[in-house]
Amino acid sequence: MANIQEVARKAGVSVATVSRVINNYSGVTERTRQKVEKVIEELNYEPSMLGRNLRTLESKLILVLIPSISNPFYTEIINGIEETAINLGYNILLCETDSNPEHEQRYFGLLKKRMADGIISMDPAVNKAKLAELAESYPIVQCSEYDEDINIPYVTINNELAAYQAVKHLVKLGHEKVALISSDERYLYARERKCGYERALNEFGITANEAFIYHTESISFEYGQHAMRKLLDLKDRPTAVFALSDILAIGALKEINSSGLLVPKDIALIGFDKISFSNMTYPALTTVAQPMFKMGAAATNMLINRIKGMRVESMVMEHELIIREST
Amino acid sequence: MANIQEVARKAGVSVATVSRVINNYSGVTERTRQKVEKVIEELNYEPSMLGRNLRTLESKLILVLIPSISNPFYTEIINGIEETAINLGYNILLCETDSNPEHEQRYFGLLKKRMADGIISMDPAVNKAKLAELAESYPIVQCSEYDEDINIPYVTINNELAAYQAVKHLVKLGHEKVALISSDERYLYARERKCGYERALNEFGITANEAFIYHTESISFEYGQHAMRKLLDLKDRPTAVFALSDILAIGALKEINSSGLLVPKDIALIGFDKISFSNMTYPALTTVAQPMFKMGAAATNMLINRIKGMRVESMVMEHELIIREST
DNA sequence: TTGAAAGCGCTAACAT
DNA sequence: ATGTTAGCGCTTTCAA
Repeated sequence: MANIQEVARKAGVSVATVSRVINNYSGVTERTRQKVEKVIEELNYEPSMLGRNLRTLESKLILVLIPSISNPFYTEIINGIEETAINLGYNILLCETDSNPEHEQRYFGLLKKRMADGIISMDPAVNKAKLAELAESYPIVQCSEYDEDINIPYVTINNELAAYQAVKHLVKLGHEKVALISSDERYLYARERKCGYERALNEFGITANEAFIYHTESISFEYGQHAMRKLLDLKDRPTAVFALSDILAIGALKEINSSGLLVPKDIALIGFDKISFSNMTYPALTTVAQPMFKMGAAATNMLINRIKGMRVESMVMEHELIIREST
Repeated sequence: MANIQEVARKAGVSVATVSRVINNYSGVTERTRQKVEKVIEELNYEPSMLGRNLRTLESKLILVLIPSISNPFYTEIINGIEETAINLGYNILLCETDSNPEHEQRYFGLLKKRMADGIISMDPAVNKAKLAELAESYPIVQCSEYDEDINIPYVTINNELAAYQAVKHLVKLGHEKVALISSDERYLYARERKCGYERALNEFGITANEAFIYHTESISFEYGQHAMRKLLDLKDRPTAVFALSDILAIGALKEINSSGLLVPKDIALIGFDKISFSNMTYPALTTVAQPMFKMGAAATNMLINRIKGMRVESMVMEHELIIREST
């Protein structure tokens, strides 16, 4: 494993010149450059990031905090983050918090130990206070899930409007008995989407029926099934359901099918997120698409700008209602 | 951001002693240790991985090569890798190759540039020749997908036996017309599973019908749909289908449902992998479970042992047929 | 038990 | 246009 010294010696130049060549700096004659490049080739020299990183005091690594890697909601965002990061010379460290404060703490430690240059947080359960404190010393941006109260830039969509449009779509289809399968209202997106749901109903003079609003304890599939079971057990059951996420909607769908009812004939169903599986169900889910890839890309650009010391502005991106077979 | 020098000065000791304390070395008096720890606390000192990594010539990072992060097949393996890596003081860099040689090349470069200490390859489309060459200089292990011809340790399951058992299950249920939805036979697992399929049929005196074997071009959902369409269009159509992966099976399931047929009444269906979504379909898929988490953990232990210079042995782990609603 | 000092591989300020 | 040199923050050898 050759190092910069050996290259310099063998090429008959100084290490500074070799450094200039490998970093493509100007001010090296073509002749010298070629001489150095030839030796680099011969020795199979690869510059060590370890030396460079210590010298420049950066790791070229970005932490991406997500609750769980198995949640397909994050995959497209991660793709957006990754592509952008790579283009800008960074790599990403995917950090699963499992909504566990200890794991979170461990990843924060990685930042303090200079193992990473910044954080993109997508974890709705993150400790906002700790994140805010950390943000005073380190570059951090929030993506998708965010908290307005803490002073950390974010990229998100208008959840209230998206939910409003989804429910309006159901109402326009003739549904008056529209249920909501919501998750924990500790999360901002849940509160916002519920507002949109209520606004749509109010606008059409429909009184929101409390029995039609179900809060799940967790966002996993089984809880969608369970919620739907409860809604189907009502003497006066809903004719349409808006689920806060595709995963919950897919759980609901399975429960509806198991009851021998048909979607959308007996019950219309809308999800949220447009995860890839929302297209694989029978019938395919109507859902709300977030511009995942772009959101990830934007968050990454923001973070890297912060790393470089620039100020950045939060942004709200456009969503889209995707009407498919389930409504 | 305090460094080790400041801590040493403020504590009135040498940097060597501070280093001993932060690394929990013996041979430091309790009095000295406490003095140093007090100063570390006061200065909020966090040792820099950058300095340590250069000094020890390691990055404490492991590359995990997967074709795509959106394939749920990998999530549990990754969890196993991650947990084990963290326990041993490593972090993982998830690398999506998209089966693109350029991306692959880029990740190999990360290893050469000392940005990572080793590779766990799970990419069936990886360039085996390049991987083998790299393995001569760097620690590498293969997980799940492997190539016996190159001298790189691997952890896998007995794919032939698993497929044999799955198909045998179908035959015992009375099915004689069992179709196979296979993927590209360039991949070892596809060839092995096909062997198992044929062995099971042969054992029961059933002649494999060439028309019942369909090779998809890609492993995504839509190709499962398409394959099933072709199988349904046969004048003499199969009564059972063994798909090489759950994703293909889920595509097949959607196509069967769309045709107004019922699973398992009209057609029985088996997948492979036990991805989380295989339980969310209606009906839930019968499938073959690989011990994903354990495989990831084992691969990681093997890799880290290699990094430490030890020799390691390949291993074959146990699978399990999970009988659910679709058969 | 503790300290002094070298050095990991690189970049960049400064000198020529 | 090129070279000399200091030093990023740490670990580790050797000496005391």
